[in-house]
Amino acid sequence: MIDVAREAGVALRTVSRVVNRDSTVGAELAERVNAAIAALDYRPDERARQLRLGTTGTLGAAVRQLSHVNPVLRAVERAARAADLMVLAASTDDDEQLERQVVESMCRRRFDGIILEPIGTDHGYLVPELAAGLSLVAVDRPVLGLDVDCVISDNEAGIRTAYAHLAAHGHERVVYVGDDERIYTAQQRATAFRDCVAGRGAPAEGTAYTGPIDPARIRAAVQAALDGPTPATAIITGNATISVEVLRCLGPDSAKVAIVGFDDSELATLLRPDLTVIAQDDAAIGGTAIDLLRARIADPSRPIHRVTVPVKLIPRGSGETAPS
Amino acid sequence: MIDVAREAGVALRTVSRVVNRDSTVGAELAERVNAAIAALDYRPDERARQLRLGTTGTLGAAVRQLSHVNPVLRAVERAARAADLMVLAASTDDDEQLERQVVESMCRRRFDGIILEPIGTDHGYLVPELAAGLSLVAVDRPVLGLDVDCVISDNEAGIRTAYAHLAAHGHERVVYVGDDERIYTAQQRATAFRDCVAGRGAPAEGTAYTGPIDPARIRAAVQAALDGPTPATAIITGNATISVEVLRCLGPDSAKVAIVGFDDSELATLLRPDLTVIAQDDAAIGGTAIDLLRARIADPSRPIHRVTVPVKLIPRGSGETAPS
DNA sequence: CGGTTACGGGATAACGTTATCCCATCCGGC
DNA sequence: GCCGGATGGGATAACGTTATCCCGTAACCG
Repeated sequence: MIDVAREAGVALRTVSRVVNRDSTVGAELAERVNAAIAALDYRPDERARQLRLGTTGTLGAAVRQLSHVNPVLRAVERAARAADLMVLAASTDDDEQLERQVVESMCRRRFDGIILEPIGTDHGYLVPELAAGLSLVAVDRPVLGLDVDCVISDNEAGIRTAYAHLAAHGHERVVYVGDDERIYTAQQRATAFRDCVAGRGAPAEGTAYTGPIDPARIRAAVQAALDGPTPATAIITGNATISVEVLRCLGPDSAKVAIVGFDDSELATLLRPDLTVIAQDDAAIGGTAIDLLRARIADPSRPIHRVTVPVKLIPRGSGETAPS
Repeated sequence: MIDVAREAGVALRTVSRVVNRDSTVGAELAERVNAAIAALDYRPDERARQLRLGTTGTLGAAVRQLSHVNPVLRAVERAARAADLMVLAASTDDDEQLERQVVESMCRRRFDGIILEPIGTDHGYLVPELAAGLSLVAVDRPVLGLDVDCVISDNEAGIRTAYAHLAAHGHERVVYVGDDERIYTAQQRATAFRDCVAGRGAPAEGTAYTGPIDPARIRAAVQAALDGPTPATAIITGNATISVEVLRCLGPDSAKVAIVGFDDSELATLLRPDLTVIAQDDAAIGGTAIDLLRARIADPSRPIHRVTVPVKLIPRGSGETAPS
């Protein structure tokens, strides 16, 4: 920077003014400085700038898997871009320890705020960070035990809607195939499903098949549901991956059972019949996540907001067949 | 840090020693310092550290879409983690200008290196960055016109293998449905396909349908290929998205035409028959990308390496049917 | 002609680290 | 009694920015 100032024959101060587009600098002088910058291949060091300024203009996104389809992350990026913030993302890989490493690393880098898809149940490591002024918004799941802004889908309403939809089409015996209930959303959805069944006066036990996403387990669950004395006529799945696995093991029989899948996905319209889904409002989730985060950065002492985003049933055929 | 030193009753220098796990510090003293760190909620500022050290321990990944399935990015993260490097990723959203913004932003942050999936043809903005010492590795496509390390799949061999595979199963009239040829990989694959057709002595024109990923265009291409006087009996697709679109518009007819898709994907085994694909070796691509990047960081003056990674045909049924 | 505004220079202090160059112990061993 | 290797203190200079405080010069306005 000193070299640039010398090259342009101006003061160091003026170079800084030009780089920061200060209005109190004349056009021709700015041009001279820019020429010097180009001539010397000067490129400002953001680290020093951030150190001096205190702020980074950067949001961190710690998500389960960067390289998987994640419409919420996409919406987050879009919203952040509109607010002229850079978002840098890293994967937590569904690993609690890795999540901690990633988040702490972002904290040391003094990111202005972090968007987190929390995993696991113990987020004690966040306490000192939050006390030190970390702005954090949880997405998809809350941070259990901690008062943190969060935005999650209305999982319960989604399951209720799906169940009512199937009931309205005459299905009496519906089963739920879902993810491991140690995962918050999976637990929410499974519980909501059991409540639906119990609400109709039917015994809830044995109707919700939950556990890890393992093809063999899911195949066993589907077979158990369909091969009993009173076989199920409809299935609600717990998320997009489960939907795929269920459809995979149903194969050509998939037309014989009604299916409503949680989470919309590209392949929902690839099948025959197309998959009826409970779709989350990804754009709303991502957008409000950024809104909440910016608001918290602006006013760290504001009250905690927990936003629930409605979901929507999209009928495409697989959920509108009558029981066979 | 000064406060921590005072609290622990040690010198500033010693706090730095403890934070950096310097071996010349006693165990009980380190414990005292750590207690002070905990008591005061001290957390080191990575920006200052990086400023002083010069290095960031961070790799940037500028990819087309963070939130889409990207096995290469996944492999990159894995390999970087093994090397104790943090990788922070951002989307370029298939937008040349956005790519530039993202990359320049990472440069200003002095990331140790950048992994880039380049878009477009004009990467002149990289020249001064490279001159200033940027370590860069291009993935999936080369940076045209610039001498930059890169690692790409053997697109040509992939297409040749697919074509030979179909020919071996008796297919004489094969068409290619691919992406916009302004995209490097799309151009490579389309050209390789035309060469295959010409190599058999058949007229190449009209056998390669390329253009943007637009359902209407793809539908038109498929219909044109199948409805002519000498209808095609086999289709090679240009990438995973195209495969989905082609299968979508073939619908139940998909069993009547042989298909080999470029890129493996989860849904390849969801269909009947399962999709035969040309699979890229994502782990190898990601791994060598990190290797190349680390080597370049270590020795910026080393010669440029351009690595081609072999692809593999995975027969699953859709590509092994005889012409009808 | 005095006063205000616009534009820019100059010097220096931060921001929070680490590194360097010493010095001061203490302790065991020859 | 002296040497040498651990272990730690103290002071200070960086790293590359921006901000502050003040001083110039012009030009412009009434």
